[in-house]
Amino acid sequence: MTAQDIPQTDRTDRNRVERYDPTGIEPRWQQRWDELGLYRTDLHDTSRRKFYLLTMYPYPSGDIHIGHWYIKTPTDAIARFHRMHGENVFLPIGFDAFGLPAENAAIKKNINPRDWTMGNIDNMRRQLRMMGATFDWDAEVVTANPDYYRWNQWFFLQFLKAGLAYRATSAVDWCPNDGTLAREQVEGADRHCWRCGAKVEKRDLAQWYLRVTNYADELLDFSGLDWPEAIKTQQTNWIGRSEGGEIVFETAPSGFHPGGAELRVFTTRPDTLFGATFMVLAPEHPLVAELTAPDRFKEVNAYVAQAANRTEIDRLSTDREKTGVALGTDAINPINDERIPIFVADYVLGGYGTGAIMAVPAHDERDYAFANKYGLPIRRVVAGEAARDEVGELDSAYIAHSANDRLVNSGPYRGLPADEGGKAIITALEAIGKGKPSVTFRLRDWLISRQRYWGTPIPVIYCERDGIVPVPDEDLPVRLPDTVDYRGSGENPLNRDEAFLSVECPVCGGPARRETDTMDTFIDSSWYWYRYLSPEKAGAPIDRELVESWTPVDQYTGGSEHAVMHLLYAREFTKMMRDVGLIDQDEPFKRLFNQGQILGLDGERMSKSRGNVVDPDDLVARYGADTVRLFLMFMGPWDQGGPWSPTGIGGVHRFLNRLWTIAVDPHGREPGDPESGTLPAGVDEAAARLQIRQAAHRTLKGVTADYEVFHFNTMIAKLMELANLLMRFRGSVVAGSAEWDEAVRLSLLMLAPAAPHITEELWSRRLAAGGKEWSSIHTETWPAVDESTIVEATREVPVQVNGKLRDRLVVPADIDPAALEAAALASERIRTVLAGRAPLKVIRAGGGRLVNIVVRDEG
RNA sequence: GCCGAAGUGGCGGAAUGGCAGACGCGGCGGUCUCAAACACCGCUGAGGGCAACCUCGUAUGGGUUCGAAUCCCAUCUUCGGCACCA
Repeated sequence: MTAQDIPQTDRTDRNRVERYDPTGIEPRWQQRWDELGLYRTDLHDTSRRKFYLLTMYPYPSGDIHIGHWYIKTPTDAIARFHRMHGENVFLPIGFDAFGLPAENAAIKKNINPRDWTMGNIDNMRRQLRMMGATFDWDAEVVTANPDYYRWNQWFFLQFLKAGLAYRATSAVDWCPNDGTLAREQVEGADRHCWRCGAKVEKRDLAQWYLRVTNYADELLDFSGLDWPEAIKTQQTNWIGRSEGGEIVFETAPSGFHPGGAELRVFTTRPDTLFGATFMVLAPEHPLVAELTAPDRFKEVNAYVAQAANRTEIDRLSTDREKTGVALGTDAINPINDERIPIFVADYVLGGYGTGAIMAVPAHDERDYAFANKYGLPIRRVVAGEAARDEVGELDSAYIAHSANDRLVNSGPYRGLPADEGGKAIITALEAIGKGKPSVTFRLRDWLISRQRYWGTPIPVIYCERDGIVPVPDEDLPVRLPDTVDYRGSGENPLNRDEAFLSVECPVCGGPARRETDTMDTFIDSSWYWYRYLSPEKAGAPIDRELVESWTPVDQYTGGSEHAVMHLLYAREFTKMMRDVGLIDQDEPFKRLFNQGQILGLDGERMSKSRGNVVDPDDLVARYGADTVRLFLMFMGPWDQGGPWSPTGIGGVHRFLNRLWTIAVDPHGREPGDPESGTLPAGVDEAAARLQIRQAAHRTLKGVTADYEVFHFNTMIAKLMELANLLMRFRGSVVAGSAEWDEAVRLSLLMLAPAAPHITEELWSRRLAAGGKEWSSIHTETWPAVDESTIVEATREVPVQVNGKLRDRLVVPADIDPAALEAAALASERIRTVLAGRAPLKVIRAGGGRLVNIVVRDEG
């Protein structure tokens, strides 16, 4: 058929056909899905394979912004894809409803934090529904509700009983807004609060901790977890396991002290023990006062006091000058009985290792700097091959460690390889009770007390007679009082709420006071995915049977900013729940995916204060939710994120328009295209039909693979290619053929997870046109690839000479190697390039996918 | 400083040992329209040539290979994490 054959009257008036109007379609289908309860998961259905898909629940700050869409809509596509594979998918949603912003708003606007939070949640529910996402709202969890937070309290009491929760007084990190902070929640060299950015101070306070360091070794084991390497590395570094030895030094007797006090040090380099020329205690070390000579008391006290205040002032830089003060007491090196002076210096940290070090200035940069400043001896004790015999005692340089170093200046250990020598030294010390192999971690116990109102009250009572008394289980929950009196200050209003504070001691019945600190809100997010499975369970935190059948979570999606906070706490909490007998699993999330972050137009993190937040409502109003969803998936790889730029959204919208046109108006002509309605030159009807069928199935194969690995951008690109091909054939003899129809059907099914509304609309029209009863496209089964159609009769083979592309041959698909080689050498173009040179070698790569002819290069 | 990720057209990106730049944006040209919008069609890495084509080209320098954006070594840059951890 040619252009002349088509009567001009057939030319379509574009306005005759109904156009794609997402604003009309989308709310209608959302309502329909809701009414049908399409996404309510029957948790007790064991006939199908379960798939627990979890996405990080949002903090109800008030608005869903484009960043939320970037996490949630591809997650929804994953859920729909799995449903189409017959799995019983559970995709719950909830709100991380406790936290400081609610209190700030309350103080500023004089509204109750609960009212503020619940109002925001209402708005966010509405916005989340606009995505057309398949959340199971029946399972919703709101952590600020007493039926949730009472279980935080109950867990705490279980942990207390098991010795996993404890109270201790020490110097803690304290944020003027958030109250005390866990170690992970202090960020940067300037030590600011993770949430509000305020500078963190040190305070001596009695606080509640969870003993997560019990799990340090276990947390390093990621076997069986499909997590991004970057997160595993970050957690591993955070946990910071160091292997070495503990060595006991004793103090030498002096005029004011009998000596014999034990000073334990941790070192990763026991091989350098002979190079220890002094010793350093942290300012917080308990023996500082005892070991200070009377004539040095004043100076040492001043230094310790100044160190305590220093934290917020100038701990800014790692290259800050080292300072310290001598105590006036010596320690005795257990390996050679040498006397070395003891210093106090703030470059040694109280909370790490034993809070004391042996200083080896020749082999440690910090010790070297300190020794240099105070004129202390420097003795080199390990050396490489060349330097070994020339090493003097007082070599003044710091020498980095290298693999084949050997010990020098080390008495009987001289000549041993460093690693071996270190082990030998520890063994020798162990024999005399002065040392042992030892492992130290950087990880600290989790400080969970916060001096805030809007959180879970810690269920403890302080009685003058009975001390710390846990609230009895039957008195849970300890409710937050609803009326809050801030008096314009940021101070915890619970501190002056007599009705809350004053309580009878559960033991003696006498007057007692309640704990007014509340829990870190990261407690809330440490078990919410278990609660999703048991939302109505009143008598227990979790439905154990459902938890065992549905968890661990199959796939977790969310940002990587919580690498060493939420994602680490969740693992720790799971292990604690296991150890008090609540669950029977070691890890919460089998597979983790971190999507990238969408930045503002200015390349900065989106935030209200920067004024660079992109509001999806406007985009949805203009293009529809499907376009916004697709555009976010099409922008680039999901794990990459990047600055927001709306310039490409029109292209995605045009694609949906084309799909609409192909589906509702296959026979229409494009008046703007003179070739419209004709087949391309050299393509007959049979070839066109075959081409369509092959393209559809090849696309299906690629799209299926892309969904499986979350490559949504290339998935959409492939569907665009297919749509472009169909568009080329629109109005021609093959439009509306069986092959065309199959290609449209497959396109809709393939796109259904990503763009659920337009595909549902077009699907329902197909069913109606075929006189069939309506059923949702989202209950369809994912189509199967017909491999036989993908096999082509001929294929194109690139031919290279010396690795440079010189020709492309079209050959029968099943051509044998010899014939392919002959065909390549026979090519006119190749013969010209060869110019008579004989091939040295002919390489047929990838089963004949490519031919490379190797010849001697001329010149 | 240490740890991790990444550098490809004007832009977002594709290709992870075999045809670099799929798909999309932007740009240029065109069709449709009274016109505009919408839509559709074609071209679009750089340089050379009337052309068929040729040369160069994936941060930089080297290497491995018949063949490298892809693997190895070194360097530079950007982004993320850590912050004196003995």
